[in-house]
Amino acid sequence: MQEIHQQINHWYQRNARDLPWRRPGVSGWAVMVSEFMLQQTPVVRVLPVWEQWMHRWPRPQDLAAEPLSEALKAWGRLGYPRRAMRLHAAAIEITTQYNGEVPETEQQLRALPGVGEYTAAAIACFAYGQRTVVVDTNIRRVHARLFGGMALPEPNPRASEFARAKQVQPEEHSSANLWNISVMELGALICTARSPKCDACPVYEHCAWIKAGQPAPHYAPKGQAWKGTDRQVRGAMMAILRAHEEPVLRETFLTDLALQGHGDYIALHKLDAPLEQRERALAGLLSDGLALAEEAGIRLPS
DNA sequence: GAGCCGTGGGG
DNA sequence: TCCCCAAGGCT
Repeated sequence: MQEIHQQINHWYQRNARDLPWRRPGVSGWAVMVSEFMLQQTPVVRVLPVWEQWMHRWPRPQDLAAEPLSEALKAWGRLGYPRRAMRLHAAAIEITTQYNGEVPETEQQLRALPGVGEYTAAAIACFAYGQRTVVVDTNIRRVHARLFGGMALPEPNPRASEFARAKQVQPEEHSSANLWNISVMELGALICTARSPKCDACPVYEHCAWIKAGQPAPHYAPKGQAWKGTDRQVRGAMMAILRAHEEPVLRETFLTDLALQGHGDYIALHKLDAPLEQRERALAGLLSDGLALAEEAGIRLPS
């Protein structure tokens, strides 16, 4: 196991990407912002938004002083705008409860909105050098192959994966700390979900999946419906709202939505009917989707 | 615990 | 073209 530790950690030191949130001296806030943006969004799309975000709001209190609408608009097209809402709310908590300093313990981090098991462990490790057990989708996949002999991990994380992740960590503190980011990077660059670059893998000789003859995945991906769903229309709604500095008039909103090809949806759900006449399902859609804008002060006139 | 929450690029 | 996938979190 020590040989695997050394090979992967050494590989990282020679092949890691030069990402701005990894540079020496970056703040806990800088790391935290990157972790929020990287939740289900690829690095290349996060990079420019992160740069602008950190330039505009270099400290939690800078973001906390702004209305939510500014955070949502600055979030742009990263997707899952709820993350921007949670980051804004977290910035307020950090400002009021922690005097503007991103907390360092996993327990404190875990209590912040938008911070789950992974993000708490990642911030504590990457920003504060703590020895934590980081388990993300990359690490899960590397472990599943290297130690489990499987093509892919289970669709949903299991408790046994956290136990194994802790088990396979190096003993020594700094090595364990480096191990987290090294395995993650290996999964992102070499041990990828599709077409892994096994010929460039530093631990090819140790890989249980290779030894097993690279068996195929034992399950088929589910896939999420998109076309024709409320979710698709909600995305269109947010795009319209982001594009306006001021609250959007109902007529403008409906016209823009129709121009984006959702005229049938407007008719089907009576979006152009008075608020009181809307069906309960529509009210649910609006409260779910437009809550983002409502709370931000960019709203439809009632 | 399964399903939902946006968006765009690569295979 | 279509569909999988991306440093998850929340209910």
